[in-house]
Amino acid sequence: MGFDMSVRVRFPPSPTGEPHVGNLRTALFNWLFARHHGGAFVLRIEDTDRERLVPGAVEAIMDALLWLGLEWDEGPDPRDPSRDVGPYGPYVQSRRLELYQQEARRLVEAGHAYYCYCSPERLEQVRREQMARREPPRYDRRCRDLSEGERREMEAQGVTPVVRFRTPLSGETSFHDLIRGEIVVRNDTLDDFVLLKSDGYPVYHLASVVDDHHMRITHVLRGEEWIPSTPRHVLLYDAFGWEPPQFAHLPMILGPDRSKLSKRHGDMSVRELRERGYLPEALFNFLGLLGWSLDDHTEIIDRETFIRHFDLDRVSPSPAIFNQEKLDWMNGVYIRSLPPEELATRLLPYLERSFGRVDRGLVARAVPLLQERIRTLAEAADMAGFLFAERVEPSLGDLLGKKFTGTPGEAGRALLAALERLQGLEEWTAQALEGALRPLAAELGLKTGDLFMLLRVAVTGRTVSPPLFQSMELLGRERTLGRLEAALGRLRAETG
RNA sequence: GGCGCCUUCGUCUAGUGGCCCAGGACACCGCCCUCUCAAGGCGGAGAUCGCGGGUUCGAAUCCCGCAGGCGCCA
Repeated sequence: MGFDMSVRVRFPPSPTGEPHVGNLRTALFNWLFARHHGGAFVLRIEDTDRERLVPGAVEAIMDALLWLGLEWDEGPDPRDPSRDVGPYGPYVQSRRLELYQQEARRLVEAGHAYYCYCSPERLEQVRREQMARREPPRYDRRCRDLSEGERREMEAQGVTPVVRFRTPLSGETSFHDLIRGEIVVRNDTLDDFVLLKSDGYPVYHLASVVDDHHMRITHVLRGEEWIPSTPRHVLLYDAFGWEPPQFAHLPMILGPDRSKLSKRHGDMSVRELRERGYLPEALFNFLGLLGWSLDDHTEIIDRETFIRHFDLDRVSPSPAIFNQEKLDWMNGVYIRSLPPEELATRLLPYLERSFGRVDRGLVARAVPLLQERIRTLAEAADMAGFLFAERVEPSLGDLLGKKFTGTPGEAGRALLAALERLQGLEEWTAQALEGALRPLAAELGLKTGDLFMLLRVAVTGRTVSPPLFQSMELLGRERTLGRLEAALGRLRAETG
C-alpha cells in the first residue's frame, strides 16, 4: 500500500438535535470501514445552517458515538468540543468560513461560478411561473452572464450577491458508486445551485466538498438520499481541479411503512434507545447487520469480527426496515451473555430510576432470576419490581384468577393454610419453601399450579414472575409473610 | 412534475448460470421441559425470487421493457 493510499472517512452530522439510528448506522459503517482498512475516522460538525442549530446537540452526538464505542481519530476534542484533535482542523464548519469564501472566490475568478443578485422575491416569482407552466422549478440563470457594468450597478444599489455554480449546460456527469456501480446524470437536469449565501455562509455542497478535499477524505460513505447531489459534487471537484473521493451510498433505514425513518415511527434517538435499556454492544451488532451481512447464517457478531470482515462488497443496495422485534431479541441474547456481576451493575441505574436507592446486594442476588427473562434492562423494573417496592397491590381478579378456580372463601382458606405452614418453617430457602408448599396443594385438594399462582400473585402482585420459591427466598421471610397476610385481608374484606 | 435509486418468506438477509421447485435469523404456530413467564430443545407454516419478454441445454442470478415503492429538487 502506497504512502498516500490510507483510507480516510468522515462522519459529518449537523448539530440539529438528537442523533437517531439512521445517523448512527452511517457513523458505524464509516467507523468499521476505517478500522477494517486501518484508516482514519474523522468527525466533522456541519453547523452552517444557523437556523436549525440546537444547543447541546454536538455533545449529544459525541455522547452517542462514544456510547457505541465509535471513537474518532480526528475531530472535536471529546473533553472540550471547542478544541480540535487532528492535523486538518478546525473540524467545525462555522470556524472555516473564510476557507469557503476563499474557495468560492477562486471559482468565480476561474469562471466556474458567478455572482447572482436576484432577490428572493424574484426567485419565488420565477418558481411560481415555472410551476404554472409545469416545468421543473429551477433558477433561470438570469445573472449567469451579467456584464461588468451590470454587476457594478447592482453592487452600487447595495445588493449583496450570492455565489452560484456555473453548471455546464450540456453533457453528462457520472461517478462510480462502490455499492451501486455507475450513476449517470445529464447536466441539463441540474441547475446553477448556490455555493455561498449572501451572508457569507456556504451551502452544504460547497462546504462538504471543500472540507472533504482539505481533510484528505478518500471515501465518502453516506446515505443514499445524497445520490442526487453527488453529480453536483463531482462537478465541483472538477471545477476546483481536485481528485474526487470514492463514493458509496448506503441503503436507507425505513420505518414500518417503508418511508424514510422519522420520529413519527420507529426512529428512536440514541438517548431513547439507551433509556429503554438496550446494550450498546447489542445495538452495534444490530445496526451492523442493517445493510451488511457476514455470511448466510451468522447473526451474533462481536466488534473484532465486524472489523475483521466489514467491507463494502457485502453492503446491500436496497433499503432496510428497522425491525425492533429483532433488536429486542438480540438485546436479550447479549443480556444473557453478560457475566452476572456485570449485569447487576448495568441494571442498577434502571432500578434506581424506578425505586430510588436499591440494595446492590439484592440486585446481584436477583440477577440469576432476571437474566434469562428480560430483553431490555428497563424490563427488570417490572420483572423484579416486587423485590424493591414497599408493597404490592394485586388485583382481586388476579388473586382469584382464571387459573384459580375457587371462590374468595376457598382462596382465603388456601392462603391461610400456606401462611400457617410458612410461619413454622425453620429454614427460609427456596428448597425448604417448595418442600413445605408442594405437599400442601395435595392436602388442600388443589392443583399445585393453582396454589402456586395464588401465592405468586399475593407475593409479587403479578401473574408473571420469576420462579415462586426463589422469589420468596429473595424477598425474605418477613416481607413474604406480610404480603400473604395483606392478600388474605383483601380476600376477607371481599367475603365480608 | 423532473431526475435518481431500489425490488428474494411479514421483517433482516444468503444467493453473482446447474449444489436452489431458494438457505439462515426475528416474529408466528405446535410439541417437549415446567409453579407462571422466560430461556432451551424439537418440529411446522411462510418467497410462483415485482411483472413481461428474451439469451441459454439450464436463470433468483445475464439482457431489454414495464410496473410499484422510495428518495432528491421546489
